[in-house]
Amino acid sequence: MAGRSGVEPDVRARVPLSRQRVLRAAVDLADREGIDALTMRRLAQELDVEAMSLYHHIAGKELLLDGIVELVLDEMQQEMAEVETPPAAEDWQAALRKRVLTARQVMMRHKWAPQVLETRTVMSPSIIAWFDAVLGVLVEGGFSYDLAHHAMHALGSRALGFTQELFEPDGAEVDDQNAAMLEQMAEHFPYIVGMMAEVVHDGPEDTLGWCDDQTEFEFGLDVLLDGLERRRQRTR
Amino acid sequence: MAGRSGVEPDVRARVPLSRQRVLRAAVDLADREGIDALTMRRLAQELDVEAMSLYHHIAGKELLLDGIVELVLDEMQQEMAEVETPPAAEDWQAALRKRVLTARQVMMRHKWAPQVLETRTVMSPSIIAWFDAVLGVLVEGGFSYDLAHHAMHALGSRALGFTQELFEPDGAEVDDQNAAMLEQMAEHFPYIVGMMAEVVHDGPEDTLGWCDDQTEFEFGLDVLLDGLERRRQRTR
DNA sequence: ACCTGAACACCGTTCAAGT
DNA sequence: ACCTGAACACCGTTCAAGT
Repeated sequence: MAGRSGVEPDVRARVPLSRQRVLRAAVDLADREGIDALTMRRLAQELDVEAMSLYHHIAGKELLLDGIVELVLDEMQQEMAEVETPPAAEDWQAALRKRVLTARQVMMRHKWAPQVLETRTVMSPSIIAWFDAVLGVLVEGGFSYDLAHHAMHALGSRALGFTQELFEPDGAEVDDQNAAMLEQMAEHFPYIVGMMAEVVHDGPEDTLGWCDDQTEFEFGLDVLLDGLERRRQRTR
Repeated sequence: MAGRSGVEPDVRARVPLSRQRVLRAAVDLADREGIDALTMRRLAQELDVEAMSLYHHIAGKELLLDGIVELVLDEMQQEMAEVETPPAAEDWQAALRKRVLTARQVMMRHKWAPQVLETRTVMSPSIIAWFDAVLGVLVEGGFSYDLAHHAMHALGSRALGFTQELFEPDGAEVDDQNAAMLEQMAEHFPYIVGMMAEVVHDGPEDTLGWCDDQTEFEFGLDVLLDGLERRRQRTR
């Protein structure tokens, strides 16, 4: 009894380090405190270990980033395995839509992932596997390899469930203070001001985050899917 | 004569620092040696000055990055001013296509710009101006503000002339060495291997960079533009 | 085989001091 | 007003030493 509670911190410290344990801790840390908090030193601290110990399991920071991206992609694949999807040969648009929106769900749990993914230079097996699956949907859905190739490029990062969120709402509230500024803006930016005036007011609390990311993501995805379907039919 | 050549380094050093001069030097440095080379210390060195002197003209690293992005956007606007474009009311697709491809041309001169742009949190006047112009094309082209708003989201980073280049070719040559590996891959990634086999062989030297970025960018752009036009007509 | 401490060569930034 | 040198609190990583 005395021993039980007294040594608990030591017990935790005793769990041997491993590549898997380091990577899981890194993902957790990035999820909780953002990607900037993920430094070798901080991560070591999280694992009750010295920074240099990490290098026995992961060769460096870049390899660490490769590793956590791989973990996220594996999570996406696992999610796909647990979910009902229509066969691609029957309805490729529905199949791909489901796959992409599943990817997006996972990305939402790891907001840092897109940013890190962009900086990767090598293609891990996990990312190849994901692209292969997307490509599979297209090909089984009746795309030639040539058109499917173009389609992959057109989808771009959307195939992985994200796009550049340019001007993040980020608390861009349209309150009285910058309502005055807005009026000043109208002269130089008539269209943006016009749009804000017309689009914003559907529900008072929607004013803050007047762009619903999920809706907009799906809109863009559907424009692409529809456009690709038209091109597929044209080449038959 | 003796004075002329002897003091030239001093003359250069004498040019007073200014926000503009610092920003131009920063863009030059990033263009030449990549964004990682752009550190406060390195930039100061480039200007024959101590790192701390920069802080009298630019308040910090983040402000520096804001500044160089602004310079790139101004370059885009200037390029647009010098170029012939069809009036949006006549052919909005051609007008927007021209604008986006002009943006892309500028981005190609500053490869680091997309990466830096993504990390900006505040919206500078320059970026607002660009978005306002894009929005203007849509509205003058017959879009309702509501549909134009969705369209902006669908375009995403493409409105600024770039997209995530996922798996950069990066010298991914299909030589004999990884041709063997490819065969091994076929089992796990049948579609990608199938696509490579079928799409790659249009010209021997195209094998290296078998994705023509410009062509693919325009393909994706056109799928979006066509899809958006269809939705515009549907809501008339 | 695994972990550590000290050290190295970098960062961005603060602050007091120079002109 | 503008520039500087020293210093601070961080990085990632190397290396020799411990167990």
